[in-house]
Amino acid sequence: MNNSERKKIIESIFQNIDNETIDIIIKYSSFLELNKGSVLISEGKRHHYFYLIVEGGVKSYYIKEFKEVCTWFAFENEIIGTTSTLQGLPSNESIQLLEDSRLIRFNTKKINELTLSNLKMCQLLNSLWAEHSLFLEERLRLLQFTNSQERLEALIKYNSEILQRVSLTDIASFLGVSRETLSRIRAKK
Amino acid sequence: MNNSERKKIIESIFQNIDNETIDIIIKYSSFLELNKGSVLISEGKRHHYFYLIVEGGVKSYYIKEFKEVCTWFAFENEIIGTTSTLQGLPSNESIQLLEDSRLIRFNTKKINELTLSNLKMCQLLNSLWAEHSLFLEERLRLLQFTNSQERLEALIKYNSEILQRVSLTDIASFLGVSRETLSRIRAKK
DNA sequence: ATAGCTTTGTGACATTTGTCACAATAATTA
DNA sequence: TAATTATTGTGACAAATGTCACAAAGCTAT
Repeated sequence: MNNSERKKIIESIFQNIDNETIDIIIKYSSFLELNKGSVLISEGKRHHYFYLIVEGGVKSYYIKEFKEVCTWFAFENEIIGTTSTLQGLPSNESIQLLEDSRLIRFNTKKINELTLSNLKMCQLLNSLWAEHSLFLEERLRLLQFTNSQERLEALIKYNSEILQRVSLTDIASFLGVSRETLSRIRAKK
Repeated sequence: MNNSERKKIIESIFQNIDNETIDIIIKYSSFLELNKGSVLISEGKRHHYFYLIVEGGVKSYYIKEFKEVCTWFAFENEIIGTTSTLQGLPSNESIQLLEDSRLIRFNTKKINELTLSNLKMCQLLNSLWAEHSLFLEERLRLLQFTNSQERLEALIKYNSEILQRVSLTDIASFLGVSRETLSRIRAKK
C-alpha cells in the first residue's frame, strides 16, 4: 500500500483534521499485512500501538479459567485497541486476527501527544470515546436483561456480519452462553 | 451553598483547569437540593444538564416489559448524566434520586461549547470518557461470564457502598438476576 | 483422495435461575 | 401506637442453561 492510498483511508477516518496533522499522523503510522492467528495485543502486556483494519477481522478476548471469553469483534474500517493500552496500562485483553488482514498501525503515545496541542485531534478522540461508550452501553443492555434467544436475535439483526465471519464457539462466548446452548437456539428457529 | 464552596468542589473535580475557565463553568452551573424520588433525567426525553452529586445518591434505569432495569448507581463526588443526553439525543435511561440530595447542575451545551475552544476542557472530557469506558468494560466482564454468586461477591468487594445504600430489588436488577435469586445467594453465605 | 484436525450438533442429566404465591420483617405515615 | 405500605425471605415447581460425552460434518494438508 503506497502513501497516497494510506492517506486517503486515514483522511476518511480522521475527519475534519487539517492536512498538516494528517501528515503527522501518517508519519506516526505504518502499514502491515499479517496472517490469521497473529496476535496484535496480548493480555497482561503493555503495548504501544492501536490499529485501523483496512481489510480483515479480529477478535478480542481474555482468559477465564483456561477458556477464552470473547469481548468483541471488528472488521473493515474499524479502529481497534484496548482501553487499558491507550492509557498506558497492561492490556486487560488480547486481540487476535480472525483472517489474514491488512492493517494500519498507529503509535499510541505519539497520537496522545498530538491531543495535548491539537484541539481538533482532541475533539476527534472525544467523539471516538463517546461512540465507544455508546457501543459498550448497548452491549451491557444486551447482556444484562435478555435471555440467550434475544441476544442471538439482536446479533442477527444488528451484526449479521459477525455471524458470517466468526466461529460459533467465539460467538457463544461473546453472547455469554455455552457453545451447546447457542447450537440449540439456532436449531430451534 | 455559597459560590466559594461551589468553586472549591468544582475545582477538585475539574482538575488542571485555569481559573478563568473555572469561573465560566461556575457561571454555567447551579446548585440544587432535591428530595428522594425526584427524577433528574427521564427516558425518551431530551435533557440539557448533567450533574455532580455533592451529597446523596442516584440510580439509573430503563423500563423493560414494565419493569425497571437498573444500569448503575452513583454517590458523592460523582459526575452523572447519560451518554445519549450528552450527545443531544433523547435519553436512553432515567436517573432518579435514591436519597434526598444536594447537586450541582451543569449546562451540557455550554460545557460542550467550551471544549470547542478550550483544549484543557477537551482533555478533561477525554479523561472522563476514558474513565467511563473502563467502568463500562468492567461491568461487561462482570455480566458476561460470571454467575450470580460471583457478581454479588464482586459487588461486595468493589462497591460495598452500593449494598448499604440501595434496595435489594434494585441491586438484583443491576446484577441481572431476579430479586428472589439474590435473596437466596445472600442466605447461602 | 485420505487421514487428521477443527467445528458444529445433539442426547442425557444436573444445576441454576425464574416465576408465582405468600409469609415475615422493616419502614412510613396517620 | 396502630395501620399501612414497602421490602425482603422462602417454598414449590417450571424453564433455561451448563456440562459431559460422543457423533456428524467441514476443512486442511500431504
